[in-house]
Amino acid sequence: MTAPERNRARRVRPRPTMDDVAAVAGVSRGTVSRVLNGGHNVSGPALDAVRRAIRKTGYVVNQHARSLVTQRSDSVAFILSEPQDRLFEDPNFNILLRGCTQELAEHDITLLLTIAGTSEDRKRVGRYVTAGHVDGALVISSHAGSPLLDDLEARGLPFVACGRPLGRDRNVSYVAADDRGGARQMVSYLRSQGRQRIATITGPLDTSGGVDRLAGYRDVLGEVDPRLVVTADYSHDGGAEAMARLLRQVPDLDAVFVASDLMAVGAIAALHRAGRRVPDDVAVGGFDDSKVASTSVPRLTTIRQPWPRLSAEMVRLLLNHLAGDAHAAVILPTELVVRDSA
Amino acid sequence: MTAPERNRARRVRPRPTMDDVAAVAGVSRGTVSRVLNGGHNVSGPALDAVRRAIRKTGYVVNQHARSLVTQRSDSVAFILSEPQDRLFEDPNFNILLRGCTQELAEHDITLLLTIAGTSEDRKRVGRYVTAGHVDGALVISSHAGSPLLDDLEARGLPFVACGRPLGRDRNVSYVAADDRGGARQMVSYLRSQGRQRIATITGPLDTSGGVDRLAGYRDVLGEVDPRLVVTADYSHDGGAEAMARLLRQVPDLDAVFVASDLMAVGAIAALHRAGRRVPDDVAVGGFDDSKVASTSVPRLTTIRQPWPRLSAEMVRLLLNHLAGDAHAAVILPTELVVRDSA
DNA sequence: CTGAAAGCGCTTACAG
DNA sequence: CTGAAAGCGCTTACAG
Repeated sequence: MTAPERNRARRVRPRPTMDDVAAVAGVSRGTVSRVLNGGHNVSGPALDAVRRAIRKTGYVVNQHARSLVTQRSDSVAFILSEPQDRLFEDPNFNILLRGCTQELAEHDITLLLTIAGTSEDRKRVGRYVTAGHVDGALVISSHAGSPLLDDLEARGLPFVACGRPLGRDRNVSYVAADDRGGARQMVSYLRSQGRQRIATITGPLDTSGGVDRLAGYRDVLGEVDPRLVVTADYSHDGGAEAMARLLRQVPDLDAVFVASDLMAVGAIAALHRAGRRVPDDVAVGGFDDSKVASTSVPRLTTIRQPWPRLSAEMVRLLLNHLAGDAHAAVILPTELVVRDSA
Repeated sequence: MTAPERNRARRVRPRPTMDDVAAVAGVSRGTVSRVLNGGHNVSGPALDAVRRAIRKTGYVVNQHARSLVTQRSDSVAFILSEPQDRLFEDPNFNILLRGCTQELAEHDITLLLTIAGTSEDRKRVGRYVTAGHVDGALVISSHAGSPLLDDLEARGLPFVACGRPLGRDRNVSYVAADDRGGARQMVSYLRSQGRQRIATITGPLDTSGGVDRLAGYRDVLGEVDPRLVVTADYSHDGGAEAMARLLRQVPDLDAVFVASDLMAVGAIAALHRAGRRVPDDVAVGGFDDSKVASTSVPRLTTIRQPWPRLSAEMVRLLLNHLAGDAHAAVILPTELVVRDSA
């Protein structure tokens, strides 16, 4: 099927090209191109004529042709290398995504969201991003040992990770909140409130949020009774189950530092079911300051992650990367937000 | 900055081209291309040599160059023309997105998720999809009068909408569940259970889910006391507020048909706060059969939307469209799922 | 300020 | 089965 035939088949009117615009404007193709790319070195009358011709013909640049010569696509992939459910359960991704989109739009760069939950997805996405579709990538992948990062590195595609990529933080650009410092803030606060027996529900230990927040907990409390430490999966139900286990293992606990707000809400539900009052009997401290933190009952005392700054820094780092800069890491400070749960 | 300079700046090793592969394999560029595109009309030895050369050089096709000649991009946009929050609150999008991705992957087509919540976003996305980046679009936009659909139509970009596009269902392809029939099923069921005073919480009346489900309610009950009908915004809190209003307006209601599960859960919360038992005092029927329907307390009696079939049909319609077929609409049947809330 | 021309990396009739 | 060649729609030195 030839291109004209296909156009007919699809009932697509043939798109005007730069030559069409040039003909209408009575100038050469080069002049049209110059107008399109900033209008430098173009006389006033020529500029007007070309602009009019563009409007008249309804011309839109063919991005493929442009990219072929510029070797750029002016778009960036936002790769979510997590099971898809996670995306929809976690409001933090939402904020991050929105921030990155806006930040990039200001540089006229389009953000493409690609979801790579399964390993098959990851292969497909790996092929896609290295086929020249995008200039770089923002990668959200908290789990260690993701082969996707290897792929991107092997292909030489510039990218920035969100969160410290475990085991490769020396040769990969990333932006992260100060997980360890934030955990220290929270646990110190709990202790300053007179809590004696402080447990913790950690995130998965193959994520930086899991290990770093646990490290902060230990910075304050030292080596604790191992029954005080339980690991969960960042989900609401996971937090509830972990809390139930803690109550069995350490019935006399009077505080718990939970490594995410979503898990903290689950933990509170489990405490209620067990007849414990929050914060009277057990103080609960979360992490993230996500939306649920202020709508839950009681409202969560938590550690605020600097979401707007995180996305802004990710984009800044990526743009620098595209311009040739070397790897860099940015750690942003967190903030203690005291509400009702502790 | 020239391409080689840029490569140096970005520390990107120059990508091998088809000519590199051809040289290594000792064949012409045309033969390499034939291997890449199915391997027809290529001798066994040539096939082997080319495949080896591809592996050795690490060649990946330059999609821009290919698209320039084929006039196809082999990718499709999934446009979410809703406020972004909605996406993350509504698990149905999740299922739809996953279904479409998988369905398209089987045809070697990449799905790009683009979010167009604000009108500025919509302009940007409109430009993007009509610049040749994608061959077509799947559009999720429940609200009437979205200028995005106009844009796509004006540009002649093939697309399929999810849900009946109000006011333009004659000239736009779409796939929808039988909203009206489903609502009839639920309301008939409530009545068959002996309920006398059945209220409804509708979705926004500029969405097909809003008007069609209300129409189904009226099909069964006829013209009702207007105080029995309240409109909300598909959100949890919106459902709770609407329920509170219904209780004020019609204290003696004994059932309510809610146009989405998320709102139904909010309505149940409001009923609890008002001291009404579900379903003893008030029966609650939802719509969607989304995830919350089976985890809420009590579990929701609801209308199941055929999510997997919805995505499959959307993709099928779009592929047909790309092949030149005319507009088409597909309405899929729903199913009553009886649980505990009614 | 402007145009003619080369070239980006592919696919695809065409001739053999 | 294979190669040489045209052409997809742009950008960008280059010469004027």
